[in-house]
Amino acid sequence: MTLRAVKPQHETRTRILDAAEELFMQHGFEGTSMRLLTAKAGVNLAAVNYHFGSKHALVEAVFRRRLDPMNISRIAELDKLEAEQRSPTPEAIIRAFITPGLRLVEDAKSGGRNFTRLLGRTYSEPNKAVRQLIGQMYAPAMQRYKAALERALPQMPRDELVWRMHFMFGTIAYTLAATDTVQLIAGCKPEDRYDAGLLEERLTAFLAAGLNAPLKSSIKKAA
Amino acid sequence: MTLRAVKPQHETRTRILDAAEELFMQHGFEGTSMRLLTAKAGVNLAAVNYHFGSKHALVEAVFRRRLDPMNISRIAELDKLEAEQRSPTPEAIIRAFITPGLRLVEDAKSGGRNFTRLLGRTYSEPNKAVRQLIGQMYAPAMQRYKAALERALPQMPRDELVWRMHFMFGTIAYTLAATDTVQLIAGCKPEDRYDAGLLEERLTAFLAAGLNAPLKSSIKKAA
DNA sequence: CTACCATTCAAACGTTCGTTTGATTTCCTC
DNA sequence: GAGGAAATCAAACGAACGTTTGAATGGTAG
Repeated sequence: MTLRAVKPQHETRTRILDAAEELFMQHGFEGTSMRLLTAKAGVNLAAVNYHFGSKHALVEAVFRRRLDPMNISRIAELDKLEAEQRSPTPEAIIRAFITPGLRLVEDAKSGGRNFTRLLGRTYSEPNKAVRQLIGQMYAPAMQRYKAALERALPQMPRDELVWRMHFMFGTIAYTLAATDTVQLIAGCKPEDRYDAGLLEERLTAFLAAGLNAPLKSSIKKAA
Repeated sequence: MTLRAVKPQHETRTRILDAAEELFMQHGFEGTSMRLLTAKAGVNLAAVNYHFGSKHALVEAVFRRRLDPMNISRIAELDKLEAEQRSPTPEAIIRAFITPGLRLVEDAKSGGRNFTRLLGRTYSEPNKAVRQLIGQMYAPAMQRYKAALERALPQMPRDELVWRMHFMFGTIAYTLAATDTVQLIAGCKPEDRYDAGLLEERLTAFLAAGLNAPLKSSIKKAA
């Protein structure tokens, strides 16, 4: 075998995935046509169906490429944390959950930033099949973190914890997804200072305080 | 003029708006066709273009019908609060913001529940025109609440407050929108106990704690 | 060189989309 | 009851959609 320029084994696949990530983020799934997508990727119109089978299968592949490693990281972070100390604090658990997500934001050159915004938007995706798909990918990490938080907050009623985790995921999802609202409130351009480290501190502080909020008597009564 | 059965002045308009509210929530804007929509509303295919002009104008009308009164209520609640006491607490301000939103959730018979879920999903709507539309409708209330929170939390750096408000809106939006995630975490069916009063307590406690979270030194330094 | 498999390509497939048309019906006014 | 605007209707419009096809192209192994 002679030396030759290194051609990635599936360059066309990668180009399609990258273009899909960006266009899905900008225009949504239904709003992105195969013609626009393949044109942006610089591949033939038929390439998507050849390499992925269908548009829906492409959507799945876009998520799987980023989400599977991220959720594996989340579980690994929690494993590490629980190996280091018997009773990690809620704040440490939150940080373990957030870090792999924000790592994508920092990873700008690989287009991870596009994906985090796409992901945040997909938590409230209208298409039920897409939502179920995401749910399946998240389920294992979700259960692990729920169990960890139950151990860290033994005094909290289960109902209340479920809701507070719900609030927590909402905050994270929205933070990753929305840029417009911050501009709306502040007139600032959040892109200028999208420092993942600083954002992690801000998010962790906010969420840890929320998770540890004092229980109101009316909530205790209902629990 | 003789007595006759009371026929609403714009029954067709209302039927279209109600059907659109539900179908947009279920399938998104692009995923809802005019044929499906008009069939559900029991009106002719051409009725939407006759009464509203276009599909996009219908989307705008769907939001305006609920959003304008809600944001007026939000400003009114804040006016009332500030009239009652010179320095309302952050918690009271949050409650004033949340209440008009949750009132829609309770207002089940008028389809408000559909709308809250639609609204939550639209915060991260891919279509830029829709997002700008929502932003314009929200802007006045947003500015009022930002000013109120700045007065209530004078010691907080502006940057930090902007982000915490951002987190807050994310939590609210996601709470109204998502039902799947709670099921995913808990295996519970949140619909069974969607008590707006209880939810208001839970949300307020969580958000007030988050807004009042202690400032980390790293954040102070960056501010 | 030849045969072969994977990939790319231009073209067309049938379907569905949002919108428009022009006739018809409904309902109120005079 | 006649006139006329408002509303509804069936039908069709051109455009864009996701997907399929069958031929052309590329590189690799025998």
